[in-house]
Amino acid sequence: MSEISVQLEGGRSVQVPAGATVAEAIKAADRDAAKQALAAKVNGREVDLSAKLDETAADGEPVRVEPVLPGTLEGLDVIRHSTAHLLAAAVLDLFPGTKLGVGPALLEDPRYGFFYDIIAPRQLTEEDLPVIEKRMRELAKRNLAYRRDEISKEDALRVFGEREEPLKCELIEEKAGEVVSVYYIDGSPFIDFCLGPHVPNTNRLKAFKLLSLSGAYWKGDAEREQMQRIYGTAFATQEELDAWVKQREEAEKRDHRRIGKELDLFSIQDQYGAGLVFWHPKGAVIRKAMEDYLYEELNGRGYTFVYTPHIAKRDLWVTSGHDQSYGDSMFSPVKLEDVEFRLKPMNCPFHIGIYKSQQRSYRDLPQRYAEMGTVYRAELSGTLHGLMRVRGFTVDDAHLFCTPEQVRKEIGDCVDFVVDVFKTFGFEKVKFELSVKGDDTSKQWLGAEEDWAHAEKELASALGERGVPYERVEGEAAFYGPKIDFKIEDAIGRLWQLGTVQWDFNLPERFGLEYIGEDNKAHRPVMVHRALFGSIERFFGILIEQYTGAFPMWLAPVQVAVLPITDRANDYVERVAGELRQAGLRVETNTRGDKIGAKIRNAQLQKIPFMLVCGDREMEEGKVAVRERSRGDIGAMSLEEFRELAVRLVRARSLVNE
RNA sequence: GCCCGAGUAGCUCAGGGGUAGAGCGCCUCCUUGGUAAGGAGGAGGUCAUGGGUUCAAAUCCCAUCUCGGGCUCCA
Repeated sequence: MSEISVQLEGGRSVQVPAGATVAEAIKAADRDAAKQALAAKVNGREVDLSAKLDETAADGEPVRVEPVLPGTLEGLDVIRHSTAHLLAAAVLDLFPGTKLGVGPALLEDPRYGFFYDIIAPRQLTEEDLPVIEKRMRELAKRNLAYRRDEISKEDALRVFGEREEPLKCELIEEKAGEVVSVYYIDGSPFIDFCLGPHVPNTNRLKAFKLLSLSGAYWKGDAEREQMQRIYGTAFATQEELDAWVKQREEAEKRDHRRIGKELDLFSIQDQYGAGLVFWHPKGAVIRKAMEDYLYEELNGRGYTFVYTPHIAKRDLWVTSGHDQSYGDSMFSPVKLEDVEFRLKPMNCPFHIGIYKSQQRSYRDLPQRYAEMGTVYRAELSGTLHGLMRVRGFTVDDAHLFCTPEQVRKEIGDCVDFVVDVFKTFGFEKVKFELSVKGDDTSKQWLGAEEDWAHAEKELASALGERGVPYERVEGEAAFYGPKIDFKIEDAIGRLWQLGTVQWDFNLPERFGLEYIGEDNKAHRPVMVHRALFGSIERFFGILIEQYTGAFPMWLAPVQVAVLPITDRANDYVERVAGELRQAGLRVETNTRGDKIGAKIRNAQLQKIPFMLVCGDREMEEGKVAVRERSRGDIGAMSLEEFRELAVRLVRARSLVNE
């Protein structure tokens, strides 16, 4: 029998007999790695440890073998994918007749490790999860082998047909070549259409946990079967799993809905309508600070401000195309004297109205209209989520009307603007996406093919010129043009879209926008939609989680709490507070009968940046004893000294209180 | 909208076919205390809404609304 020479990645080379398995080859070269290996890469291709080497041997060249180890991303992928199979095996065991959908590993979404979509004979409830998890542990302990087989497509269809797995058959029909890779777990009814690789045995799966149960449509299509999705996660070790669980519990404490209530920032009240936000005084003051900041920036960047109505005749929305392309997301029309009106889901047509109100010369361009424009969208009830997805929200909107020559610079300026704004708030992990038209016909894309291509190129170069890394996403564009989106993660890892820069070659066309050029002829302007926060509500939600409610000075609803130690200091405290308010600071006093410890605790829980403790000593010396919320007691200083510090922090929009 | 779960005091939650419970908060009084909870007393609830079963429903059943986790959709 001939021999194969094997080069272990980063290790020694060995000779193994042809037909030896990958596991045997690794064992011959490195016993330690053999014990740890979950799968392997042979000449760069991921395979099972049980794969035979001659299958992959190249002529003469040594075969490169690299074990896939726990602690690597590939290893985690194998573990999670294998655990998803174990989940399916346990479900089939407990609920015979269950139909299987898909069960991938998830590595990018920090919330979950894997899921499996199933249709069980009865609806599963969350009480079933511990039972399923227990069965998974039993199967894991029995050390069952994952076995891979290659069969013909015909046989595969027959096998899955006999097992009454219609969804799997559908997948095979669509995705399989002539040879189909299938996996079994020995001693279990489980069989799957899958490329692998998997761990060799179920006892390699030591640390997993089922997390939640939810609905999912087959292939994400609401017209197709409603399935149940079981989410879980898995790690190489129990310690990693425990750490993950703990971290998730911590993250949940940052939930903006919880903090919003604790700090009395906002509410959403069922009796007045789901998805409609009430900004309480302490939330409103933060919003005001955010808006003031924006207005300052907008002014500096050559924007002008406008105000427009919240509702308009339906005809306007027909002209803009919203009625046809976006009508499902709009509130139904309301009628007045036989004329139909619709609430605005976007501000653009109104800004166009201002543009169109007079003849424009090329000398007037670009026109940059900015508005905190409140819009209303008919979001499905199940999608609503705190401040992140609501039915009424305010967009820090702007529309730029410019000549084709100007658009490139305008878009570049928008990108710069966005980057600056995110920096001010201290965001570091911003994801940029270039969303372009897709092939699917479900969206009613408006505009000519070459316009789309041209616009995409301009947007891409605006990002490219600034060295901003971005991802190109097909099919995510608005119906009227491609766009750049800015996304940020919330506390528990959900990604939310904030700002956007959108190229629109559709609306200028539909509304017949014009400007008179140097040549004294009418030309069509280019229109750019752009928002930085996106929705002020959503941005606020993200901010709450970003700061865990501990807002920097310039945003904090109460910036300073002045606390008397005894009643004797009450007058002094009021005088101190008054002086600080004169300097423009937001100040609260607490003259109730509590001891100083309780007053401090109170202010601390409210996450007030500075506490000024005032007793006999401070009164005598005209000082305040300063306590900063994260550093604690930082000693006494004169009132003037503190006032200057506080004012400086606010003016600088400092993210830290130093 | 769809699947699963949940709705009890202002908040967080326990309870459960037959006087409605706790902690925090709130109010009153006592206490004037130097850097994360001083003490006592008190007020406060058609147990989400509407039907049904039952001698009796906050509790069991159905529907509706809302919330939570997802799916779809999206800022």
